[in-house]
Amino acid sequence: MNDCSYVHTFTYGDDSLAEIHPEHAHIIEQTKANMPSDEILEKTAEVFKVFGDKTRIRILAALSEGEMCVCCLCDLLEMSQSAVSHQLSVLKAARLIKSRREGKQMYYSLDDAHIGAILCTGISHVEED
Amino acid sequence: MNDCSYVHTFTYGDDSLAEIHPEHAHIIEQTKANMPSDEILEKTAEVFKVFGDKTRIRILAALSEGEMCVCCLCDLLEMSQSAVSHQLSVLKAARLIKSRREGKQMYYSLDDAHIGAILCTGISHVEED
DNA sequence: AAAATATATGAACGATTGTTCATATGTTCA
DNA sequence: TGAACATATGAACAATCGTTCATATATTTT
Repeated sequence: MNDCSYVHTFTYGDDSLAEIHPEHAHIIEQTKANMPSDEILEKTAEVFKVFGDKTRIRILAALSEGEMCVCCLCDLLEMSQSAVSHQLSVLKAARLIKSRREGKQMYYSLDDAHIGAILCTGISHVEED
Repeated sequence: MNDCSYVHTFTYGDDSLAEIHPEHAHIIEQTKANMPSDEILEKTAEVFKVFGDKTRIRILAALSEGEMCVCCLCDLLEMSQSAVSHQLSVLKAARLIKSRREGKQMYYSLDDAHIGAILCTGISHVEED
């Protein structure tokens, strides 16, 4: 068991507890107050989950060069049309990409400037080793 | 089947193919040339995969306010010590956080400025709705 | 209208993941 | 040294995920 979790009960009358980590309670309360809501954090995790797959990252990296149709992506990634299309629908549902139709073809592109920025920072983090 | 993937064979003698999407081949080749290597993209996906979990995002959000010990995180997140510790080890293995020991306690903090930036941009993307 | 083309989608299956439970390791204090 | 405390870790199990295969939908062409 871990008594540290009871520090925030503010038992200042009891020296044996109060003296150990009197500042932890403040840190916990303050951090809790400054953090985004659980709902926001959950949605953020869902967004990153979509970034967290090699196929989808490759698609995003390709689209960051400009819009592209499904068949080009299949060719570029050397993957089946079905696999690519499934991942495109995941990316679209998460609003990381958007689409437009031109005749028989669908053209996909990054939804938003944030997407390129997140991708770019992630790549920079990996490259700096 | 999807003939679009054969456009880049440059069959300019065959009008029926060459006229459909003569520019696709260039787009594919140029995109391929500009994209980061598959190895970089795979590593990038692995990094985002680590961001893609609610518990880990909550830990990162907490640590972006400053370093914190394991017991404080357990209290803050209202989760078991084991669950938190397991996720801390995942975050550490991916070098998203670093640790230092002070007596019996381990203090964790964000590893790098990129981590806070990625988290922050992700949250911004979610909040702008 | 029928055939061809481009893309989307449901079912299924193996692979990966996050938690819990039990226990091990490392540090301090008496 | 032994007890208490703080954290780490292995095994296991349910749940989630990404691909393949088969098929459906939408658009254009003949």
